[in-house]
Amino acid sequence: MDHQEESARLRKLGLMPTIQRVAVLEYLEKNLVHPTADEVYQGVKDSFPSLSKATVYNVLDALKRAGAIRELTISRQAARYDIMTSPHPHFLCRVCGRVYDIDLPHAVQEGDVVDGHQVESVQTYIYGVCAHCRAKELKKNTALQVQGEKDA
Amino acid sequence: MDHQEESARLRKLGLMPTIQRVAVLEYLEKNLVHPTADEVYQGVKDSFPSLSKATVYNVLDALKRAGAIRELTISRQAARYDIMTSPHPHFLCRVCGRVYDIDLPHAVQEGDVVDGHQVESVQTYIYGVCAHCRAKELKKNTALQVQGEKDA
DNA sequence: GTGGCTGCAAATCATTTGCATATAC
DNA sequence: GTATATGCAAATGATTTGCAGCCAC
Repeated sequence: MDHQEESARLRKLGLMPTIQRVAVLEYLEKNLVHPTADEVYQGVKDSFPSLSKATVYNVLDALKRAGAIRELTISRQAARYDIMTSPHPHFLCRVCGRVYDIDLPHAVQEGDVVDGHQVESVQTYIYGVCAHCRAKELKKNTALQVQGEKDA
Repeated sequence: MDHQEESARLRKLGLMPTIQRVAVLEYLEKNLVHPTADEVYQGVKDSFPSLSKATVYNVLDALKRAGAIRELTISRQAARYDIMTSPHPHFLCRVCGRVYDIDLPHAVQEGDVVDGHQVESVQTYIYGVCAHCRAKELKKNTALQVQGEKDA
C-alpha cells in the first residue's frame, strides 16, 4: 500500500504529510465506527510501534482544525472522531456503547443564523437502545416469559 | 426563604430531601445559564461552606437519573447542567464560551424509533459565534477599517 | 539549515471511588 | 436503629504540556 493518496490529501489541507498523519488518516478512512483517540492509537500502533499517544492527539487536532474530520462529544468519557462527511446525527446505544450514523438532515444547517448567532457547525446526538440490543432484550424477555408460564 | 417547595419536589422524585440536594436544586432553578458542576459547587458553597464537590457530583447524578435535570456534553471540557424543560437545541459560542437556549424543535423526538433504534433522549449542539460577540467583532473590524483609511 | 513535528514523561483537570461519619426517616 | 447521603482525600483517566531530538522541505 502506497500512501500517495493520503499524502496528497494532507498537502491539500495544508498539513505536512508525516508518516504518523498518513497512518492516522488511513486508519480513520478504514474504521468508520467513530473511534476514540485511544482506539486510533491502539489501532495504528500495531503497524507503527514507535507512535506516541500525544502525537495521535496532535494529529487528530490538526485534522480537525483543517476540517478533515469531526470530533463527537456524544459521550462524556472520551471524544470520538469521524471522517468529515455531510453533517448527520449520531446515535449512542446505552447498552452496547456503539455509535451509529443516522441518515437524517439537521434542523439547523451550517452557515445559518439562529437568534442572531452565526452557525459554524451542528451536532445532533441521540441516546437510547439500538436495534441490535433491542432485539436481544426482546428475545431475553420472551424467554423469561415462557419460563414464567412454565413456572405457573 | 423556606425550602418547602424543593423538598416536596425532591420527595416526588423519590429522593431524600437533604439540605445539599435542596441547595443544588435551588441553585439550578435560579441560574439558568447551564452551569458546570464546578460552577454549581462554587455557587452553592458560598451559602453552605461545608459542601463537598463529591456531593455536588452525587446530587447532579441523582437529579439526572430522576429526570429533573439534563446533562449537556456540548463542550469536551466539562459537563453542563440544565433544569429539565422541553427538549431544545443549545448554542456554544466559541468566543465567549456562553451556552444559549435555542427555541427550535428537534428533528427527532424522544420516543421515536429511527433506523430501528429506540430514542430515549436527544441533544442538538450548535457551535459558532453568538450575536453578542458578532456585534463586538463587527465594531472592532469597522474601527480597524476606519484606522486603515486614515493610514492610507 | 530550520521550522515544524514527534515522543516521552510529567502535569492538569474533570470525574469517580473508598470509607468513616453524619443524617433522614 | 438503619439505610442512605455526605465529606474528605486519594485514585482514575482523558487530555495537555514542556522540551529535547528528529524529519520534511
